[in-house]
Amino acid sequence: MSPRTTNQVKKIREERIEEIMNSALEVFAENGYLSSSISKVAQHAGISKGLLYNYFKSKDELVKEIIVKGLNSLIKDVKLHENITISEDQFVFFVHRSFKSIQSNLKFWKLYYNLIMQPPVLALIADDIWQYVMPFMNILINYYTKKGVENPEAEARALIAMLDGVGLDYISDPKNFPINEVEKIIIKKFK
Amino acid sequence: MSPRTTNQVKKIREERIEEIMNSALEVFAENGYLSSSISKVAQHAGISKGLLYNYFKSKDELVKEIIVKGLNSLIKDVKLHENITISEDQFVFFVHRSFKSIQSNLKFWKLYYNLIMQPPVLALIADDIWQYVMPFMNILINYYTKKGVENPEAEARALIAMLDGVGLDYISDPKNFPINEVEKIIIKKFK
DNA sequence: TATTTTTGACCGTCCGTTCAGTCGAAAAAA
DNA sequence: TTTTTTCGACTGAACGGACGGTCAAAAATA
Repeated sequence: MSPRTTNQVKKIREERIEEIMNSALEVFAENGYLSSSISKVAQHAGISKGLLYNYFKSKDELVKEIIVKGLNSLIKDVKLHENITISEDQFVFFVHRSFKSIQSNLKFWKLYYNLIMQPPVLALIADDIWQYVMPFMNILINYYTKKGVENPEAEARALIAMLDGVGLDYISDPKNFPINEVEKIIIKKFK
Repeated sequence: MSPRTTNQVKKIREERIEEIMNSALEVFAENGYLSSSISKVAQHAGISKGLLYNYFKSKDELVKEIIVKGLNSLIKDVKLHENITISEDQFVFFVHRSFKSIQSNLKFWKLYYNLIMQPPVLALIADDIWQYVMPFMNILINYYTKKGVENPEAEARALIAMLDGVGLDYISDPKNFPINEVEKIIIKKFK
């Protein structure tokens, strides 16, 4: 038998993994992924570099797990995963939740935009992101088709670009960006 | 006296600087600034690393000059530098020119977005960017004020976010992004 | 020849990753 | 109860490689 029960070991591992991922998100978001060293992450988590590699097999895998976790939690938040057609109320709710997510997960989004703008790093997560964006696109195209707009696909791409732009500008200067007013304007223009 | 006339020297220097900046833009845009080595840039320009340092005193200075040059040429393109109040036609022209710029200076914009998403690098160029964006903001706020919209500042920020988002999405996938259709939609919604 | 351009080996630094070994908590043996 | 054993969490020095930047010397040019 093992000195520690498997349950004890499991608990320790889960807690450490959580700690490391939180620290990594903080460090990566603040300094950018490429400019953050593993030493800094380990230091922030209060552990040694070696231990970090006991839980994550590389820096790339670590950041990938952070992104996947964040995207999954976003999907839960906006609650669009089951429907394919949505009402105008649901559309407004979706946009609203997206705005809320940007505000309450600021660090995650800083990291997200940092990663997608770095070609070699983007390759790590591009597939995950597309798998996540595609269903949204389809729901939006469906929504605009039913509304009878001239070019539903372009309208959907425009909205997603709009949300991307808001994210970009908000994370660059959260204090001064009038995010609530901008939300109203967008809902008025795009619903 | 010098073995070359001062004019010859000047011409050579200007040509080399041009070559280096073009090569650097290409390499930086493709791989991202931090992931691009000076050796790669020199190789692409067909010169040695040492010679590059004869013309630019550091990697940071090189990228900074590329950005300043690009921003200046954009200002010329959209022709908004002299007016403070603009007509609806001028507004449409401004948006149109912005879209054209994204398409014809794809590499520049890839580099631009790559840089602003990297905190330590952004610090190099943040001031230049703000000096450039501020006049635009004021012109837009002025435009929307005259139009009598509810919240001119938020409207202006929304439009700029919209343009940022289009830039972001377009550079990520230029082949498939329906940029002309999106332009029409934006002009309709924001003019 | 006189001068400038150009080269590329070299330097110091940093960083991701590894690994031989330590330590402590709990199970097993006494 | 006390001692011994076991196993996995944990450490940090060390490694290999890459990169920004330098400089002495070579090549090129008027």
